[in-house]
Amino acid sequence: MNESNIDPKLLKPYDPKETEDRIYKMWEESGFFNPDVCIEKGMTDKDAETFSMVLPPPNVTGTLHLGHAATLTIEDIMTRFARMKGYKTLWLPGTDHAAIATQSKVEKILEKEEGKRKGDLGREEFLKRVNQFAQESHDTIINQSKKMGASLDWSREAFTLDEKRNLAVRTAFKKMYDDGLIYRGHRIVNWDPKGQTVISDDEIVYEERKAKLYTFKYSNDFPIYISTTRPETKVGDTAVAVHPNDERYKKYIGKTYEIKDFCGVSLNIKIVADESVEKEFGTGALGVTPAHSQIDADIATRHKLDTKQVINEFAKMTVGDERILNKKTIEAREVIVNFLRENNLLEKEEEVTQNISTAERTGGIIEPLPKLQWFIDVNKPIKERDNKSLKELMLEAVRSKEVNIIPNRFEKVYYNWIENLRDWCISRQIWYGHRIPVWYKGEEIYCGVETPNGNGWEQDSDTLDTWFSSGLWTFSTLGWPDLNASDFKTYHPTNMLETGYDILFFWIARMILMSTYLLGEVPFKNVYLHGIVRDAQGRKMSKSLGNSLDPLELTAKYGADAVRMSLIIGTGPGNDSKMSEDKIRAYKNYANKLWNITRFVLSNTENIKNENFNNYVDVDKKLIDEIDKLIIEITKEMDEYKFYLVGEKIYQYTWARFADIILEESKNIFENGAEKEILSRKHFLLYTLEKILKILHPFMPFVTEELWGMFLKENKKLLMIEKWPVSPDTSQGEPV
RNA sequence: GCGCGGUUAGCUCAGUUGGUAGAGCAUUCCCUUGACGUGGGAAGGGUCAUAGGUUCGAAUCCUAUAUCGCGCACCA
Repeated sequence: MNESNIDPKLLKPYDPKETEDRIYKMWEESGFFNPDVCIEKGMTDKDAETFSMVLPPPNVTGTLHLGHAATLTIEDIMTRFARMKGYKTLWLPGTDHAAIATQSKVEKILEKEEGKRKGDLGREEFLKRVNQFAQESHDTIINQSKKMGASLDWSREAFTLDEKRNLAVRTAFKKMYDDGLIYRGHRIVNWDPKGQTVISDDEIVYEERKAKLYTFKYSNDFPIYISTTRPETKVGDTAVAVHPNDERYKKYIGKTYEIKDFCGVSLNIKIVADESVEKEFGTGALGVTPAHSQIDADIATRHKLDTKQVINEFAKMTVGDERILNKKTIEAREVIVNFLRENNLLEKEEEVTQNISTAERTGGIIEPLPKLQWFIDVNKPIKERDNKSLKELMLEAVRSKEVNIIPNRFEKVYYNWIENLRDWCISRQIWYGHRIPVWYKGEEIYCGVETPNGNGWEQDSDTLDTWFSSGLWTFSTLGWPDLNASDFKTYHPTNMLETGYDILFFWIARMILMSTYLLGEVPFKNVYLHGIVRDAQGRKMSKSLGNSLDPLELTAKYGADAVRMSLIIGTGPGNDSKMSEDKIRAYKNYANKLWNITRFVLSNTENIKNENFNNYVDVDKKLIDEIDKLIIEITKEMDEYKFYLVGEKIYQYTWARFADIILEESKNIFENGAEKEILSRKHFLLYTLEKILKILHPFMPFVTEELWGMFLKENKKLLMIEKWPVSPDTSQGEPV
């Protein structure tokens, strides 16, 4: 067989290592990741429909993991598909400063490598270090994203903490402040003693632990037993609450008891009746600690009780004598339990399991404390938005189907979250982040986009929750607050937001909040949620378990195309998936199979020009009909985001049908067939291989682009901007 | 407590509007001057968690149960 015109590379097995970086560079240099270039060079019609999507910005806390790789793959498939359909296609990259996560990471490194704390450096010097770390992480992340083949428009790259995004943040804050949606309030907040900052309700992670439930009374002449798992907080009690209908305690309601010595602290306990108390729980009586429990604070407000703070920001006691003063809460607990035992006040102790609140990023045990913080009011009616509250705006966006969530079972989860939503605490006592745009001078307070004029103004030292800036992401990246920015006008609302279901509340909900409030429109029309990538045993991948697979290692070993396929196939939206190297290996073999299929087809069709050919014999007509039908089916499934099905189907077709059956038959035809049959078959092979490469391109962009380059020498266009194939009898797209 | 998801071949999972089950890996046997051994051909292996129901027909729809996992709430 004469293979003289075949690219010599084809004679060896497919080598992703030699191929991928070269191909990516070619794509980048073509400029076609940027929709403006596609229009300029006539590849995309300037009036074409748009497809826009932002990449969920990875945290600049280190390196990418397989979850990121899955995100990049799914979104790249969407993007490449849209681009091939001729849409004005923008996939916009960026990174997230991830305030607490990044700061605590740098703090750890500083401690480990230099034995220093951030206070030793001071705010300015510490921030320098964080920025340096963030820059390094950023570079790693960008490099990794390119290795995955992501066709992101790097010319539009953004950072959640850069100048433009800071302007967006200040603008948004100022408007919310003026509308009375942002307020400063003294409330019980979630204090993280480890991270030394307040966190929002959503940043709490509950951990189930064994605890002791102690039943006791404050003193021998106190009439009621109460139960608690935290005896040390009881020095801050100012009341005991009972249910108003509880016959056992009715006679005590309204009375006040003075306890002179409760482990060195004097208490003044009023008995109050409150509907929120459950008669069946414990003794049916609840010791009220207004400073260290949200629920108790609510009861205290209803009954105008005193609030007495007894624990500080370091989780140490601030009252009592040497037995407990300045002791850690856990130590003080022992002391007080002993005190109860010694004074015969302890009736019983029982083992219970309880959920304890920990901080998502630092793991610190949350200490509820009363503090002055900034909040976003989610219930206040907004004039400009038909007197709807933020909660209502968020609900409406999804209820009305303006935002379509895939899979739609997450709508219920979303509604449930909103129903339980309380005001969002947005201030953080950390240094890395957007500084709150509020200044103080004596009693005066100023909130503005720009620094106030005049001397003596001091800016609030707190920074904003990282999700505040992330919430603006779909439009802060497109030029907002400049409403005339052409990107903003062209690409917002975005078409798709693809991310893991684990940040539905953190991010999706906050984007809907910000966008519906600030712009009066939804941030995106579709949300596609993917699951968590787990290891072969189904465990979450984590550094501590040492079971995380490094995407870079995997792509180096098997090729990015193989990694991409293995992340897509067998994974429906919203479902967790399991990853194993076996699976990746299978798709590495597939890339090579495709390589050899192309070699066979090209070496058998050397003098054939793939022009319009109409002399197909009946057998081949049927085969063409088959592949055309498959393409129609596949296109429909692509439009429905069923990539896992398409990937599997095209895999099955190329291997089990095209290679195993059709190519084998072709050998016979080429040897024994009539000239007409041979000619027909040769054209069919070219016709079909071309379609296969196109359909497979969003999934396996590298190997398909490489083969495309060898496929038709006279064809100078890159596969990435070829038109998606549709069968000749449909009206859309380019007839073949 | 409220809600959601899973349960299909040894393992990991597909199965689109209901039409008597599929893939990858693993296992067994055969094939080597073949486009490809990163391959080809063949085989074994499933009462689709259980019990009812709807239907001519159910892995698929409905009800209940079991079991595993997840989210939210509670957590004195």
